[in-house]
Amino acid sequence: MNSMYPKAGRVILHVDMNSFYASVEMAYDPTLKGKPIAIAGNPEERRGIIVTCSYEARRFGVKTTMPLWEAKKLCPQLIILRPNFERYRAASIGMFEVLNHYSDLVEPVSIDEGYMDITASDQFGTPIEVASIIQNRIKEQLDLPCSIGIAPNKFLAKMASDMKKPLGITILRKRDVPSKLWPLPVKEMHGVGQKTSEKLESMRIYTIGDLAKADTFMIKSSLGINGERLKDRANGIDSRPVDPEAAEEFKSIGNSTTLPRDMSKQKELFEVLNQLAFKVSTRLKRKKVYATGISVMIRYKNRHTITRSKKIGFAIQSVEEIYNQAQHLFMKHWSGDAVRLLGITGTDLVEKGQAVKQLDLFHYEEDAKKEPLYQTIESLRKKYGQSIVDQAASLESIQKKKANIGTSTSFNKDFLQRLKKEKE
DNA sequence: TCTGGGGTCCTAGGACCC
DNA sequence: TCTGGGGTCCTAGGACCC
Repeated sequence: MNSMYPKAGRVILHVDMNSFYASVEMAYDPTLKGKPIAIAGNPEERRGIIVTCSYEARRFGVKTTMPLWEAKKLCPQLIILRPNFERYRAASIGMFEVLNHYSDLVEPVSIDEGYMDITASDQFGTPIEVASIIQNRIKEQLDLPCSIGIAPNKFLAKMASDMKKPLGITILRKRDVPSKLWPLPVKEMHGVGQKTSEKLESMRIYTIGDLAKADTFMIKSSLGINGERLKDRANGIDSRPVDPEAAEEFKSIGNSTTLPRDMSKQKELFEVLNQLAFKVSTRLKRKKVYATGISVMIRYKNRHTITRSKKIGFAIQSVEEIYNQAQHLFMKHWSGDAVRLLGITGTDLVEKGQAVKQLDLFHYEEDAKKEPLYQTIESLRKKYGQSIVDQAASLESIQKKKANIGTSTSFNKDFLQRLKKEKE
């Protein structure tokens, strides 16, 4: 590639594993190959659903999210397996190792799919050659099938990888958009679900092409900013970069469970909350993060679901802390009706270093409350509200200001103004 | 005896501040 | 004694995806 002539556009791959969990099970036990198999959560419980199934099972009409009993009715010989997440994680790591060999710009989207920017990977061949090498290596080394989309941006690459399954490679150039993309039903667009497609259909927009040509004002007034984005995508426009760090930080960590039976006894529900708190706490610890917010989900017998959340103001991680916060929220909002599902999510996660600062800042230990800094912050909070405390939310900055001013409790308005200015 | 569990992002309204 | 507009934070919930 002559550097005098920069490339006109990017080359993006979307690599999508085909019926991933089922394929991993088949790679693990080849006697399953060619048979209708399905992975189901809690197969022995009546509320199990199909998580993934093999192409052989799909021929019987078995589909993802279908209740287990329905799948069995459609396909009595269906082989049902429990999920083995360690296997799937191992296979996923193997797959991303292959991808990382061909570009530094690999963005994992989920356990079984990722984007790659291979604009600068031409030493490995043309884009289609690179895709083909990757597909073959994943097949040979891991015995797993994948489909790959090649396009100038993420959206088109994603749509392309969906077009040929299993083991497909599809190129979707900008100039192919009218012939290959526009005829598809608008519901097939990534980002358009049930509700959005209903709204679009009420505006007589049925295909991706209809959306591409629709009136921007009409779309925007009905769907907001998301509508504009969707219209752009329908026209093949998407400038999002491939960001290798995008998936690295979790924004929340939660666990939920559909109870084996509906429950309305407080004691039993507390027991479930405690188990959930344990799971969330374990995962927070494993990721070395703390939650500064907590959210509780309650689904009642009639499936009506509420989530209630709050900011805590300090960072928590232990089972006891999570449980206490969750139990408090639960009791504040539980109607007393029979409960079908309970969930706890830790939100607004912070890293260990940050968390320590927060602990210091908000004085998690009781005796620290006597310290001048704490009293300073409390008086700020009382006088000026939480937001001013947030704006000064770094121990160093507060201490620096303290040193400058020389006294701990007499923050005045000028100081607050300066704090705000520096923040900007 | 219908419909799981893990997430992300966006919106909208109220509180509060300037 | 009447009134605005911008901005942020917080909470609840909706929509979507795998």
